[in-house]
Amino acid sequence: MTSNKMARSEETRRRIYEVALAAFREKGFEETTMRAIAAGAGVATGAAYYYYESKEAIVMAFYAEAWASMQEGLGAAAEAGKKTPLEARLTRYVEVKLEAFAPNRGVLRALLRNGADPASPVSPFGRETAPMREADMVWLAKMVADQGLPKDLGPHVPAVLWLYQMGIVMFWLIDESAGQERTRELLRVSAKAVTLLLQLSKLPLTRPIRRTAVELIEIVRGVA
Amino acid sequence: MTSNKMARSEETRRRIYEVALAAFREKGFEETTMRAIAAGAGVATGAAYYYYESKEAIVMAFYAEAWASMQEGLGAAAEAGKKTPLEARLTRYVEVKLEAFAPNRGVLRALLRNGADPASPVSPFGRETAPMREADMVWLAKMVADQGLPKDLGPHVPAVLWLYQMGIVMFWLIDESAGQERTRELLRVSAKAVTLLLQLSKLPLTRPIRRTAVELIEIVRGVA
DNA sequence: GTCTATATCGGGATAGAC
DNA sequence: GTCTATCCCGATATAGAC
Repeated sequence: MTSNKMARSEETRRRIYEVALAAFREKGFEETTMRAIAAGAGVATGAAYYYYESKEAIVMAFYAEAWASMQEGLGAAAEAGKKTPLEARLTRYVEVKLEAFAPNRGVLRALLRNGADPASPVSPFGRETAPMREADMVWLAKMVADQGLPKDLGPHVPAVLWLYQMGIVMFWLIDESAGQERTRELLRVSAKAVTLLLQLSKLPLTRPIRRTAVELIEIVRGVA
Repeated sequence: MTSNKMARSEETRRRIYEVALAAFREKGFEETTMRAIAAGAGVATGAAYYYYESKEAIVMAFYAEAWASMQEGLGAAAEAGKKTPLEARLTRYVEVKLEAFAPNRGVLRALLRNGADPASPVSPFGRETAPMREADMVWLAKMVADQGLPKDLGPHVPAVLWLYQMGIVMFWLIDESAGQERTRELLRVSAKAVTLLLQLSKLPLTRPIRRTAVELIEIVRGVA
């Protein structure tokens, strides 16, 4: 009985979710009303709010689901054989993310509105998304584990790479070029630049500038 | 008479403006209602809309005022005598901004929420704020005009510096350290790093990496 | 030109009955 | 767990006072 009830409840939740995503895709986030979502799912407005405390929470649910679905791909990218260069692994990592998000790119744009405010629960920098962020960084740490990075910079690299990939994703969200062609270009060039900088950071010659970079990173991370 | 009327009209406009800013500071932008603003200013809701066609318009008025108040200081910082090192000029430029914003840091924090979305009128990256952004870049262009920067990088430097100073301002907004001490630290170290990188970019040795940097900049700027 | 008062609309969100 | 009824908000519109 309990499982029956739960199953029916989950089914209602799912129906609301599917209707909402379809509507977001078709008419956009702003233009889709909770009334229309509820009506489309065959429930009252209040019922929709029973399952999702806000319209943005539905988008957040999609974000979490997409994130879960991409873990396998992220792991494969991060832990690709040692013969795969870091640049290729990093590029693949970001591609996996974009591919998982792609069907609902327009939907995710709704999250941009609160994207910069760490106080917002739905911000990629916010409290609610912390577990996903940390899991991301575990993959990224594995990705660079074999790179022999300097002791001072090494511990910060996963966080820096996380910020890097988040930057690419945000760029992709606002990228209006056909098929987001510019984002591919940006990913190609920037992945090369990032891996080059990481290699350069290992040279004794670059130690002074590396120390400045580490200092900057530590100031910035101290706030977050 | 006309001046009398205008004076009274301006006084009402001003009262609405002040009440709105105080409310934004205290309760945030979203949570402040036009009804409350009007009531606080002792006018009917319609009167508030008579002076400001939307809640965002009040924010735009605030931007315009803050922007105007800092122009003199920005110009002085940017065009300081040639004996003033670039690092000092850049630092001073950002300090002028922070000092001008300081009394309304709370207001800007309330707006940070919408800051990341270029589609939002109140976003520093949006269409509505373009004139101010471009004026900023004119100052920054003057600041580096005498630096003999490479031909390929030079034209992009004002935009890069604009993004840099915007980053510092945003960091300052979310900086909870006492007196925003961390921001001062960040400004000190980052201004040194930025100017160092600009000097390095003039060395023939750095040409290959500079070309990659220019390529990245051009991809990113192409979207905006 | 500067407002007041009031009505209206659509949309997000909530309270409380069932 | 679900629905009905309701609230509040931003925004617009209107009629008219001063």
